[in-house]
Amino acid sequence: MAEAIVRTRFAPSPTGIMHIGNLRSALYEYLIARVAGGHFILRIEDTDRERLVEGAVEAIYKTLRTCGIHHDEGPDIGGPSAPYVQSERLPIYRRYANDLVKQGDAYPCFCSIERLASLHEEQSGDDFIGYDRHCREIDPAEAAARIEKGEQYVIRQKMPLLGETSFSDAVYGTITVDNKTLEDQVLIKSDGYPTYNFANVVDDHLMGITHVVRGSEYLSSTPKYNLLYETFGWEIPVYVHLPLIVGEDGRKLSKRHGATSFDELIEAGYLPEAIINMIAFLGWSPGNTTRENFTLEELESAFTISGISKAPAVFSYKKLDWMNEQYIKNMPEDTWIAMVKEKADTLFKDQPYDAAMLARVLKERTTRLSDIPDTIAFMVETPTYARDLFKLKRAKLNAEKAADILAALIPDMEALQSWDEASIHDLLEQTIATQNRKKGEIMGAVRLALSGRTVTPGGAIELAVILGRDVSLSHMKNALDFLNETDVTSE
RNA sequence: GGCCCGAUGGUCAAGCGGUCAAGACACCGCCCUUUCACGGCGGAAUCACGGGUUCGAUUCCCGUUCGGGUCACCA
Repeated sequence: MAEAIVRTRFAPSPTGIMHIGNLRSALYEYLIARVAGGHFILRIEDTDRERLVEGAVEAIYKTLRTCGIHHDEGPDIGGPSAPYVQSERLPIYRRYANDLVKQGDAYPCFCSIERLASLHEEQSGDDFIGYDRHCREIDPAEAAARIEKGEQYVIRQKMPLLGETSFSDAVYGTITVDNKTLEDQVLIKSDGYPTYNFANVVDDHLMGITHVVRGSEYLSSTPKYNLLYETFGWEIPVYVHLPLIVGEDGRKLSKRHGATSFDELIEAGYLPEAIINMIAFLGWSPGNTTRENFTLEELESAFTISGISKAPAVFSYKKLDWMNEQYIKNMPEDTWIAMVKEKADTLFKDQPYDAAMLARVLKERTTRLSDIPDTIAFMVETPTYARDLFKLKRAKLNAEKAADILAALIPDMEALQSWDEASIHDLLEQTIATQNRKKGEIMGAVRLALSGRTVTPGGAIELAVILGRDVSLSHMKNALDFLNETDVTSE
């Protein structure tokens, strides 16, 4: 028999933000399908009506789209297993639940929330075995009558009391548990909606999901799902449980660790490509190479289930920084210039500037997009100076020399035919030769005059080009005035 | 607490009975250099512990410890 085509699904609940862990699940699910030439399905699990968040589904679409994780079937594009929204599939779950009740593998439970709550209190920690199966042996006829009368009820799965259940996971291997540790979990809630525990199994089967990929927090409830597959007589999928993503302190990644959602990461100035690359390597490695920079497209052929590790992975923002820098450095010129302009335009306003040169100097020095405004803020300010600013030890520059250099240089620069990199470069090199100066002296004096800063993105020539002739000359004159006005002899 | 899972430098990790235990991030030096970066070179740093199995264990088995997950009419 030929291998069935691989089908995976991303099944988020629309409860708000796209957490990094969710995104990684989506990514792995997508990759496992793509690598095998299979299909990736998007399914919305909105069975918890109290946690629904307005606009959450749109946010999910948007995130997947900007990451390049495209689904083959889903609520927005349809497909052979439609509908792909669980709230639109209620009759289906009901039918299967009823089947289970009929075969004696599930039963209606009339216990009140209050009773269940007191149950939990009594079983103070020690040997809590969950629901006490109070309604398990109610006579079916009686149960039917009570339902008929309109009594509230849920449907619970009847777990085997003896024996053990084991299943095989592609990452964690064979896992076996005693059936007596399994609770008679709720399949259908009293509001008629299915629980995740039931809906995921029914849908995964009906939608032909071959690889169930999800976080390892589902590992301990998987035996119960497995039992469901068995009682239905359905083929058991390949389980692929993913190690957790944790914060620096080893605990489940949460708010206090920093940005934890895709949106927050974007907001913080990271590129979608870098984020994807980063999370791809959180809990997975290619094994046969030491390469770490993979685009989504490359991952689509390189990804392997066997490369997934079992141990939880700490999310490192430092590594993300580095990853982001890599993507910025490798970005096509035009794309990068556009991104820089987006940040710079609002800052420069009417002041002209050379965006191409600005982008060039920023390319090797930008970690996060959001850092750009701060690093270039000085470019739209009129520099203020201090004599000490012009003291450069290595270049043997001091305020006095700087004054001489600027005084000699300004007329030449004013006379410059064309204000471009090559011309300015040539002029400065000439000056170095003519005045018999060190390169660092000339370059330093100019750079300091132009910026008023000891640290600048780009050197003298780049700054001059970015700022343009008028602003550059104006700053240099200001600097010269300052140097002349302050007391030289006191030095 | 019961059950389940995990454990290689600070972090991500390769390894899958015999290695001087890869690589990357971060860190520390040095070099390059018109500043800062970038880049290059080098450095420090790891098999949690105790028993087995074996000629030989990071690797296989069992404990211990530590960490995590899970015990809902949430997913």
